Amino acid sequence: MGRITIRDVAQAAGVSLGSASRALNGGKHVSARIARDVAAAAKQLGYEPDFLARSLRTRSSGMIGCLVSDVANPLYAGTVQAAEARLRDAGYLLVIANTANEPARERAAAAEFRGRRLDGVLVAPGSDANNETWRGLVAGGSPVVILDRDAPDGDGDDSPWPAVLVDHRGGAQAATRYLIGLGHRRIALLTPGARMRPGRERIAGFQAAFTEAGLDPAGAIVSTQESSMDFAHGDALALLGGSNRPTALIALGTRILAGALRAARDLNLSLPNDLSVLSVGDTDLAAVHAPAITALRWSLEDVGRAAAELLLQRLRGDGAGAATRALLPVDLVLRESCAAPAKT
Amino acid sequence: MGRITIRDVAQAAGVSLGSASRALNGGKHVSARIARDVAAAAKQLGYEPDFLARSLRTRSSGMIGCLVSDVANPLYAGTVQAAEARLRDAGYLLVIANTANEPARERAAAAEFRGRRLDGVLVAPGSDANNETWRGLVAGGSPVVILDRDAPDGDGDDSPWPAVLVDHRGGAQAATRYLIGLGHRRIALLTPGARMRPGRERIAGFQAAFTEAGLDPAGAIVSTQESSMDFAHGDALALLGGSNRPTALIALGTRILAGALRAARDLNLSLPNDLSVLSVGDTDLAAVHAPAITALRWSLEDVGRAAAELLLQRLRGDGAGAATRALLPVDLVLRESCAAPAKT
DNA sequence: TTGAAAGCGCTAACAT
DNA sequence: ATGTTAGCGCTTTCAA
Repeated sequence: MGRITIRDVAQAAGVSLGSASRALNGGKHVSARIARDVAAAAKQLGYEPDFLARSLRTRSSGMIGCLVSDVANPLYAGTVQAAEARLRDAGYLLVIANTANEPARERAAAAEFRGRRLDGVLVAPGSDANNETWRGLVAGGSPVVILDRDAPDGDGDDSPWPAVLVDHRGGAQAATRYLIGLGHRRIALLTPGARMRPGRERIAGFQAAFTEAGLDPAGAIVSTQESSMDFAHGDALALLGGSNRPTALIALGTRILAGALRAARDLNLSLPNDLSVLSVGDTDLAAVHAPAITALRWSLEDVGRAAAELLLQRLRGDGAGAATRALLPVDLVLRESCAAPAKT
Repeated sequence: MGRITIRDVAQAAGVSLGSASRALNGGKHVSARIARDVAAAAKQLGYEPDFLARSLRTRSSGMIGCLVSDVANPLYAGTVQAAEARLRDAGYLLVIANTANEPARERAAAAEFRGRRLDGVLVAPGSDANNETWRGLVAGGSPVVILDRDAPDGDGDDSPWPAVLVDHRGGAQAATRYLIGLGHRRIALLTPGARMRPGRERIAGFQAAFTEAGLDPAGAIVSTQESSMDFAHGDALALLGGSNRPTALIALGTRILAGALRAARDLNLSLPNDLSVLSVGDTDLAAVHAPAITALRWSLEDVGRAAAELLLQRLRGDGAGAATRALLPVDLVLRESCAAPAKT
């Protein structure tokens, strides 16, 4: 028993192959009688179109690729999910490729995507500098939308590629202003390396807040690190254990925050009196910690949705006039973990 | 400028289409000269095979579907990631479909998968009872591996379908034993509904521990709920605010744990003296909380890896003799959040 | 409006 | 070992 093809349907309905195809696709040139007969036959036989064959013919696979470094990262997962939902509604399937930040995997995935004729790609390269991944993707000819990264050839704010960006700079600046307003003069920013846009932008916003307040930039301590919890813990211990320790900390809300909080606890620093802590990203950990951690929040879902929308726009071909990029806002959620520094 | 086909390569190498195909696929019946020439021509032209066309011919898409209710759930994400890694190594692409527990979406995804000729499926249906999703998947004829769910027609432990199961029952039983050993007689289990295997198994293990200890089963309080943090919070407040409140809590380590911890804090219950808390799932939150939360831990990655392995086995056709299901262990990680109940 | 036929790019069966 | 040919199931000209 083989699969039921459109041929079988045509035969059962007593019409030609072409007519069956047109009828099934709601084409304009079919008589009511044929449309009815074909639909009936299809239903009766339980016909299901073969997308592979269709794709081969139409040169469109109906699939979108998603190239991301770490799907399991809670700061990405929501984005992927939202994008998938929107794309599925539009009839596309989402193919994911986790790259673990390895350029070789990125290249391989890009080639794979091309070979599979994916119609479009959502991508967050592990490093902005990785031109090759980029070119590989673009070489496919299908539209590419960037997730919160700068394109290799984009000079900061003028890349020609559609992208959904999060205003990490504005967020970091607002957070830093807030802490400065509270009276802090030595603040540390704990963030993963500056290789990628989010980190870079945060550092820029962080430093800008010091500059605009006319403060000694030496008080703006940038500690870049990998996002491993243990490393963050050791690093935070060293930072907080020193004699001239910062009075406030801004930490990425994943494992880095976890490590920092552990370090504070190890050193018997009580929040917010001995130390103010602010989380970048509003995670469960930040919300439920005692005291609850003041956090920078942005919508992961909006990133995914906006990216899907941008891509669909291109796919439909009306991307010419429309906006090519979106900048999503970051809000400061005030909670209990920040206060004026203790007088010394 | 069109895409370079295998035809072009054959022509450039001065051989026939068939020879080029054989050479490219490392077939056994090609002379060294042809193999070399074809490889050279392919490289020189930058030939990339078209998977779509190949799939149409071979009736194998080289893609695996992953049907899951919520990719953004940290308790799933790691599994998906690990599965993707293993499958990619084997040359497959992972297609994800997020179903948000909606049966309609599950059905739609199953149909879509069939139409796209996916070679296999990894699935964690939103509800075990949903036969239809199940049949739809199986109807495709391609192998299906279940992720920590009971198949609709499986009677608990005897389903014929390959599956990767986590020993939630054993874990819950061990955790409950531990708390009972500490002296607790009133313990609450906070878990999402019993619609799905993990919840059901935990409840079974929880109650079994009471039974084997010869304790009054009335002390085993099962509170099933959705995993929304706010609901869990309200529920936990009611539970802990009552006169005859439990002295220990076992909570699923996602938002439910977060809600419970907030509730404990709201009620000024200090851990572990006033209340012992045990997390099901070893999340960042559990590890970094003060005091650190004793937790049940299992490897998400192992689930994904094992599932991928099981599927690949079937795909290779040697699934006949091999094990059809895996039961992964759950460990109890002792930390600081549990102690003997206060004397009253 | 409808049917016949071409062909998407590839692999595999069949000749040679 | 190599070339030739026939499709995979579909959409889309091109005639009629």
